[in-house]
Order: sequence, then structure tokens, then C-alpha cells
Amino acid sequence: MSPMVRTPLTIEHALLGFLRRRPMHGYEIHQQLRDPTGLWLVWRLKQSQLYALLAKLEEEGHITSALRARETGPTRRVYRLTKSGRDRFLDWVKTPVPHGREVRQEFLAKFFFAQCENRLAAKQLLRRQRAACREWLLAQRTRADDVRDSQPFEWLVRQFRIGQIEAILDWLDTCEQLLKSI
Amino acid sequence: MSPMVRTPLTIEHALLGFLRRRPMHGYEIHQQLRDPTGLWLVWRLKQSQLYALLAKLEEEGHITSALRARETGPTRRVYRLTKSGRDRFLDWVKTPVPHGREVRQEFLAKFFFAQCENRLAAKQLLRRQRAACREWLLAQRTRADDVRDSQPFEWLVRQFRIGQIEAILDWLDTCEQLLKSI
DNA sequence: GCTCGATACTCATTTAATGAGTACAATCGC
DNA sequence: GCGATTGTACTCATTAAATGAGTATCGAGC
Repeated sequence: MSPMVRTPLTIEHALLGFLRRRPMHGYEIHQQLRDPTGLWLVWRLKQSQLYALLAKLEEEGHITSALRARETGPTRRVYRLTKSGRDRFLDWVKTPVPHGREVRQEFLAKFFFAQCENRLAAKQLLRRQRAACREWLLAQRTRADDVRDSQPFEWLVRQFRIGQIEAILDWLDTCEQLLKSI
Repeated sequence: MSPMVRTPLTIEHALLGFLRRRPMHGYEIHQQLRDPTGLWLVWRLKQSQLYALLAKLEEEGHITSALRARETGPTRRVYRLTKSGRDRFLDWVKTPVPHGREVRQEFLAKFFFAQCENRLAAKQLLRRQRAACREWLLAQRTRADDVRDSQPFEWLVRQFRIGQIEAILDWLDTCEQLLKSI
């Protein structure tokens, strides 16, 4: 309960999304992650890195683990969400990403899990992300106009960002369409 | 002269671009880098990180350094490009980036220095990058069509990339326009 | 009975990145 | 003219992220 609210909420919080379905061991999460038509398209990590992130999430109290011995085969460490982890996940999945550069991986991951939650969660995320994008766009356009004649390189950078954000906005509409069609 | 050609050519090779203008010490490079209307818009690094990269580039033989004592003030370590560094830079600045995700930082950096070189270098880079983009676009579109009905999430990811690449292509035209107007 | 691939992790090491620290010169207020 | 601050020019210890390789067991196939 520190006064300074720590909220980096980075992409590794997507792992909580897998554990929300049911408790799983690391290897199983990695298998789900590796689905080439799922999250793997946007976020890849090595096994060892996955275990490291799980350890970190456990240390932060978002998951707990228990060793589950079996008659045959090696003992598994089964992770499950804690209350804190559940809250954190639900918060993560509804919060839009703060920069265009985070759409490619993190927003896609959020949308992936928001769909799993329910149609409403996905719609809410889309709405909020669209609002955020419109703000970025306004800021970039304003700045671009300011430097149009004086700073050619900066203008070019702003134009690049404007184009990317516009494309994101169009694509967010595509997401919405898809959502309706399912 | 290893048989396996090592060509990661990552963004730190932009530092060679600064040293191409003239030999400089680390602090001076950092000052140039920090220009808020220049490269700083797309690539920021801490002082300590800059020195680390310079040491790495020196180890790789792309730059050499010499201590330059002065009557007043602390001794400076002045870096200068080697032949290998010059070649490496010229290669870097003419090579398009291999993925859409590298346009935001690395392509912008390349274009920044290509402009400094001469109009021809910049035009060549633009042309090659456009060709690369068109290839990406084709691949993504083909794949998107294949999975259109079977893999909704993958389709969405492909659509996202298609939109981003299209926006990049439009923006590359903007770059070309700017080049002509200067 | 032996190899091969799948299961389920662990660990050492490398690489990247951060923050803080050092030391001294110049400059500015008063 | 002196104390405080800002600018110059780096260094270093530590943390954090990422990689690659290694271990050990099981079951299936030959």
C-alpha cells in the first residue's frame, strides 16, 4: 500500500489471462502461448523467460504456486491466480495502451483476452483505446502544424506517427466489426 | 573475416553517423543526440548507455579512441571512425529495415543520416524501403486471405499489419516529397 | 534394450539499461 | 570575493532482461 501507485502493467500481465481460465503449470502455459494462430503471433518468449516472469508475478503476489506430485512423471509447479492477480488482470485488460508503439503487441494481447472475457469487455477496451488514439492524433497534428516549415525532420516524424495512428483508428473499427460478426 | 557474415546492423550504428561528420568525444555526441528536433525524437539514451555503446563499437573496430588532454578541464576521449566503421555506416544507411516494427526508430534514423549524406543516398534508401514494404504487404495480404474465415484473431493481426504498412508506404511518399522541396 | 521426442523445469552467463556518483571548471548572484 | 549552482566529461556498481544450454524422467516405436 505505497502512496505512489505503481502501475507499469506491462505485457507480462497477459500471463495472468491464461491462468484466469484455470490453474496451470509453466509448461502448459508455454504450450498455450505457442499456438501459432493465437498470442504467439504478437508475443513470443523462451521457456526460461516464461519461468522467470512467473517467478516475478509470484513475488508480486499476483499468483501463487504449489507443487503437485504425480504417480508418474516429474512434479509440477501449478500456478493459480490470487485475488490481487485477478484484479490486476481485469484492470490490465480494460486499460488502453498509452502509446501507439504499444498497440502492436500489448493492445493486441489485451484484445485477445478481452474477447475471451466477454463481448462487453472487448467493446469497452475498443472504445477507450479509440479515445486515447484520438488524443494522440490531436497532439501530433497540433505539433506537426507548429513545426511544418521550421523543422522538416520533426515534421516528418510527426507525419509518420499521424499516419500510424490513423491506421490504428481504422483498424479499431475493423475489430469492432469482427466482434459483431462473431 | 569469419565465414558467417554477422549483420545485425542495429540502431546503435547511428552513432557512426555522428562521428562521420567529425571526430567527437562522448559528451559531445550526447549533446548532438539530445537535440529535441533531431534524432532525439526517435531514439533516446542515457549518457551511461551511450558510453557503453561507444565502447562496444570500439571493441568491434568501427571506431578508435584517443585521449586528448587539455590545458584546462578534464581529459577527453575523442572517438573517430575507422575504415571499417565508415563502410559499416554506409552499408547501414542504404539498407532498408527488414520489418515494419523497425521503421519507427531505425528507419527514421537511417533517413535522418541519409539526408545528411546527400539527396541521392536518401532517394535510394526510400526506394529500397518501399520495395521491402511492398513485399511485406503482399505476404501479409496473402496470409490474411488464407485465414480470413478460419482464424479470426490471426486475421485481425494481419489486418493490423496491413494497415500499418500501407500507412508507411504513404508516408514514404511524403518523405520523397519533402526531399524534393529541400 | 535403445533411441528419440515430449514433458517439465533449472541455472549460469551474457547483454542491456538504470541511477548514482565523481571531479573540476565556469558562471552568477550578492 | 565567495558560495551556490550549472555545465562538462566520464565511470561504475547494480538491476533487470534475455539467451542458451543443461537435466531428468517418461513413453512410444523399432
